[in-house]
Amino acid sequence: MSDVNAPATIADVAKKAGVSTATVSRVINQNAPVAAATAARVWAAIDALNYHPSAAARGLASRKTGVIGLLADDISTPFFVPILRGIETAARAAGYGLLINATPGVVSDGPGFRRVMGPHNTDGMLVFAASLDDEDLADLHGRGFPLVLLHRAPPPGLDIPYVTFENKSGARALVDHLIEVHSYQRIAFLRGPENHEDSYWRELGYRASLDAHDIPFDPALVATGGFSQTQARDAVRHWLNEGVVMDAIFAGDDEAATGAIIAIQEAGKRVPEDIAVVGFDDVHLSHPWMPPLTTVRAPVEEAGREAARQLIRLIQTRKPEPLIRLSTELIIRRSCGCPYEQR
Amino acid sequence: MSDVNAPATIADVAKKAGVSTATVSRVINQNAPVAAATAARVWAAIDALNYHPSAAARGLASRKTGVIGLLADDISTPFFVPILRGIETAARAAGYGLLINATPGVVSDGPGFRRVMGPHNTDGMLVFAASLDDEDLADLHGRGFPLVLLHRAPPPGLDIPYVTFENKSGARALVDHLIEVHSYQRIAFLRGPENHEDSYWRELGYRASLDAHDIPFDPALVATGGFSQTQARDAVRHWLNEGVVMDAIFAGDDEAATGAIIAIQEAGKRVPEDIAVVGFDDVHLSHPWMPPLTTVRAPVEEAGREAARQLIRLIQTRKPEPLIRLSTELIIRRSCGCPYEQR
DNA sequence: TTGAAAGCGCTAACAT
DNA sequence: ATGTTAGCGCTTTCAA
Repeated sequence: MSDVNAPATIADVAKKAGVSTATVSRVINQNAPVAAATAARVWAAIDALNYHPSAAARGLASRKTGVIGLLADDISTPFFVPILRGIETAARAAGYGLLINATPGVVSDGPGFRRVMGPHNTDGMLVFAASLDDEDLADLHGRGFPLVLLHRAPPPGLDIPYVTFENKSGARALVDHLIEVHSYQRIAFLRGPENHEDSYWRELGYRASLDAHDIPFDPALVATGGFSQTQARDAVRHWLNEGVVMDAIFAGDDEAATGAIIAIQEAGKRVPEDIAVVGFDDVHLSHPWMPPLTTVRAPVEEAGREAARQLIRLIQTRKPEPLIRLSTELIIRRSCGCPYEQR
Repeated sequence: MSDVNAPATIADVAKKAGVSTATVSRVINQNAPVAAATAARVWAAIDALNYHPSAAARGLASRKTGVIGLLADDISTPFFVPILRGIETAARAAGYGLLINATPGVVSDGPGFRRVMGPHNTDGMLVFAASLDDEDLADLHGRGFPLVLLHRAPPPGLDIPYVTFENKSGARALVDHLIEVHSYQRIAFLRGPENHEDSYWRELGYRASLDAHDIPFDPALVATGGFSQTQARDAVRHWLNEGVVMDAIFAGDDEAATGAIIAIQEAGKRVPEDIAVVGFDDVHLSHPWMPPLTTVRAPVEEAGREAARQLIRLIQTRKPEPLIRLSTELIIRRSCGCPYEQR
């Protein structure tokens, strides 16, 4: 008698049910016809032995891991959390495991040969923003490894599917509101990080709105906020010190909006009475010292869900949608100057 | 010539380096003496072929997955996010992958035999709060599967290691402050979920403080807030409707505190002027309509880190620490009635 | 210090 | 509808 404590194997189940291991495999995977009576005996044996197939053995034999990977740089930002939840939900619904890694880059550790995540332990990967550089991306994609990008466009020439928001129309609606409802004329813009997909399209929306209302574009009213509270704060401080005059600031995202508000308040001015501030994403940033933020709601959780679904479809069918663009919605609160009832 | 696109295997590396696969394995795992010159040739071959060992094959042969699992019920609460970050950091630092699953329960899916996570695909699991019932916990632990509990004590009789906070002394300090600094006498308490470890000890701290100050314990001033905004809101509404008089509410946790504040404000009263409210955890909940919250800081990220470390130690040595209790710190802001400067 | 070879537990041809 | 069997790519004795 062998090790009593070792977990049951498929051979144990086969023996107990009086069938071959192949039949047990068929029952489990439901990928070939099995007589109902046989299947019932197999299930009974599985139950009796409390059998759970070894993921390693399955993976080795089938060349599939049943796991998708998620690469991100910071897993705990207000923006990322709902995405993660969306991804987890979709992965679980499809029966996939989710392996997460917050290292920037599919990084070598030690001797430089062991990727923390990649084709050797996942069936495909979700890559968030800049967590993987173009070279690695190209390498992996070139080998036919399924990849879906989130919050980032693929490098030129690579047709890697990605999920994004309707940034341009969202920004356009937001700036339209500032101009049409509040009659602001001097509207500043804090752009996001360089080469950032979202950032690029939001700026286009901003400029389109200006154009449509015959307000000339003024380069002095554009600076880099980097989707970062501190960077945005510094940029606005600088404007204020320089005596730049403005009615409103479109901060690029909600994080940057909080930074802008801090700088304005430091200068002894009020939001929105002296300068209005609006954000983008609606990630529910709020602080006692800031007015409820007018922003654009991006369906962040849905983005995570869609990305995971796309990846799984890509893994299973090798036929991705080229691009998923999720719609956005204007959320009017008080920081633009509108009245707003709390809660 | 075989499939050119298939990833390199250990045999390819062995051939290229002119050694046996056993030697390559030794080089990779550094678990047996290998001549320096041989090792160098092997590394060169690994590099040249861009070789990455198959996780499945390794797992099958070594009976180790190199992965730890995390079971939680909701991954996106303000309380959970820092924990997740701590876990991820520690896992990565130790070279382990992190598989996450937010299903309540190591749940059967479909035919009832396939655990989403367990001994078949992880080396051990972190179990958060009530994400796994006592029976499954006992079963897994009984089979010798490494488990560490977070934010929950083990069922009676099972010596499963767990990580927790100094809840009692934290609550004691908080209530002491309410009594000694603000001279409140009628201090209500919203306890957490039934049978919840943290909840139990926080109540003990509350009662200890009352005792120490010769304030009689009044059962009418205790209700269940369930660590939930809505539950706490309803409980406080009920008190207020009944005309229960109180100086302050210790809400059990920060979520419940926000619910308490909502109910108080709805009743046309002010926090802290009419009724003070304090929380626990310091998860940075804040809203424009609530004063900065006086609370107790629990080192949440550290808890995640420690739990993951413990689990890995348990996996590797089979010798866990029985219990990790992390210290807490009183955070005075404005909701208790103290003056507080913002930002 | 190195090599040969026997598994690890499963899947997937191929038979029947 | 079911069984036989050859791998999948590693690790790990056991020999040399």
